[in-house]
Amino acid sequence: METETVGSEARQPVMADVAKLAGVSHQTVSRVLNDAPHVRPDTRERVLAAIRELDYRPNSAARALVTRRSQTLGVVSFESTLYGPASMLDGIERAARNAGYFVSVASLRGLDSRSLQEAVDRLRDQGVEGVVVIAPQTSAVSAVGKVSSSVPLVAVGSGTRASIPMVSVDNRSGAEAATRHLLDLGHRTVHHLAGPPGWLESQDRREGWQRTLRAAHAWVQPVEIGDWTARSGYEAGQRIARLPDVTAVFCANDHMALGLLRALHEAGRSVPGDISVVGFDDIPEAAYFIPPLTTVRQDFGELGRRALELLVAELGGSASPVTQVQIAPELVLRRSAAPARRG
Amino acid sequence: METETVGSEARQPVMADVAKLAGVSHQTVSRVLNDAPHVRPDTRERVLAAIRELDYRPNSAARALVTRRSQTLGVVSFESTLYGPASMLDGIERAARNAGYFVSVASLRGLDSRSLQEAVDRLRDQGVEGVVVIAPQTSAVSAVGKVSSSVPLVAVGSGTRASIPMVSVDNRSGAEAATRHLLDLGHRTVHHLAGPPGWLESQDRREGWQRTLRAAHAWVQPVEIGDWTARSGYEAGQRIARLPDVTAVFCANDHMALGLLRALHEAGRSVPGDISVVGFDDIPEAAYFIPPLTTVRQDFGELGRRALELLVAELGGSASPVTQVQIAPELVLRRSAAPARRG
DNA sequence: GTGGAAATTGTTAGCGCTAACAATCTGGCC
DNA sequence: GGCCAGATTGTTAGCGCTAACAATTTCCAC
Repeated sequence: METETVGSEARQPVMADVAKLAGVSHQTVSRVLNDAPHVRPDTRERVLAAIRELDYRPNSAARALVTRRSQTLGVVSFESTLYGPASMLDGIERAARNAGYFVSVASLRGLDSRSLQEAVDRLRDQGVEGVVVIAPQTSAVSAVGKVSSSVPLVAVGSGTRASIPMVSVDNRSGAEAATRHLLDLGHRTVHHLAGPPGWLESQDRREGWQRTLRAAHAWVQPVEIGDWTARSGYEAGQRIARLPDVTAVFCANDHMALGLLRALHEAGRSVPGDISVVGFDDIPEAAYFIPPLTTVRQDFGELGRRALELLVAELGGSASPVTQVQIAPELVLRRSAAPARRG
Repeated sequence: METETVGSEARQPVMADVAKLAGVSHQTVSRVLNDAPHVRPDTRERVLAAIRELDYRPNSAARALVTRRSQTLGVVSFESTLYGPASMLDGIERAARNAGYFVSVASLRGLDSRSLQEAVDRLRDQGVEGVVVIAPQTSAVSAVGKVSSSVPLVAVGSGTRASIPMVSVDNRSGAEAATRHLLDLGHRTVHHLAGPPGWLESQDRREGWQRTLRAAHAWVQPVEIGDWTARSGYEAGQRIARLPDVTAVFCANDHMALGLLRALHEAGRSVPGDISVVGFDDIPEAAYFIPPLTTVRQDFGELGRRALELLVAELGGSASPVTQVQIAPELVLRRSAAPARRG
């Protein structure tokens, strides 16, 4: 046991300790650790045994100092308590580990570009080799473009049209699928409960909805606007319930749809009997709303994974200057959307 | 601008570059950076100017190497896409930043103690100074006790009775409040939809429920068991709906309550008319369930914050060997629980 | 057996920073 | 003016590791 811990208190063993115990030079220890060639099997064994005996662990700071690589990636996130961002973070972390990286997080204080710069700087100060920004707001995205990037940046979950590599769900086609589904069910037109202005998701989903209505020569109703929360969905729902001829609503996310469902319920409008509702996201609870919510599924974990792959590829040098990855979402049919009643 | 970047490509400036530009020694630069005393104001100004001009940023690896402090804390999380864990992580990150630390995350692969050890080791390898474990499972907690801890560990969100410092919600008293509320409303007894075995939360909430019933001399019904998901709540709800004399159910979390509500709805049992329901957690959506859910609120962000404070205190040397912090949850009254009908 | 290439190991020099100590400068006092 | 304490600055030595090169050994073909 206490081979080395002689007089005073035990100090963390360093490479030299391992070398001495194994009877080799510290460089040989380093070779074993880094799987360098030209180490005789029995030497390797001896070194490994010494490592085990001392419970030696390499000092990452020393290694980072000399290799100039921290093996760490940064993630900037905002509203990371929401299901989407949390899932992306999770996906990123798993992918990073598989790629041999650690991940460090920095949450945004606010949505201005100063906060973003601050968060990115924090991560840079820590020595991260690259950064993934989970920031779906247009403001954030434009800020990302401005950020001083001595390290590669990748954005995830936002819409398109950024100046940096980005992985996102194809919000437009998702919204189109939702809207078309409702039209196909015989609804004359579809109302829209949009997300807050300034978010790419809001814009893209709204555009997809609008485009589909236009293509079908359906009437484009004025949109209601929420802020992604169930509360705002509820309030919008109260307004919508007062409109006489609404038969179908496409909500920009599931949380707002939840609030909407309750407002309609309270107003005595049955779903899907009187009004069909479709959401967006497919959060795990959506299948247990009353009624179960037809919605557009996006795989947040996959998004995170893909973003990380993109970043790692960029670090590896195989960098196309700007890469946009779009992931197609999928319409999930449940019971909240049904054929329109025969007028 | 390019004071130094002569021939080839620009290299990250180091302390010596700043020193040369400011006409001082690198040590003086270091003093300015670390707010050491005995630096003449004008010297400081000159150094600061040089730093700005070169956009110099200290190399954290070099600093960590010599100070033996990485300024980084680790967080181990499991199921970090759930609202609770995600909120705790968020709270931890914010508190860490305020305390001057970076945070690095490692998610658990599985729930066995090997995974936990693996995650903690990963963080240690990265040089973290301390670790917060978000792991509410008993298995994880017992594993935490076994983990080789060359760095301080703190657990958060779990129940009590661990061998390491821990911050948690007082699940028992929360469950007691919920159960007593239902009894006070005139229900003869309260059924319980418990969380999965092996989680401290499950056990503690169940105990709180049981104890309250006993104290009130109410009949203790056999529990239903779920796995925290809405799906399991739905399934349990179908079973409960078939029991003739159920008038009140206390669910171990809100997601299961959501599933339960739907099952009851489909079975034609009105809530709270026929059956009162109380949840646990107060997720943001709970207020928009049908009907709005009476539940026990726990402040996850606060939990994370407190855990981090505990860890930082320990790092600062003010360590009581084992510290248990309990945070009292709060009963939030909404419409899903109502007075029992007069028999 | 012997030369030489390949395999194996060791030695030396930093990476960029802070701690410890040495050197110099400043001001106030007699 | 000279002297000393304190303020201010500089010099030196690593932190623990890897890269580059040097030294030594091994293994074969001849």
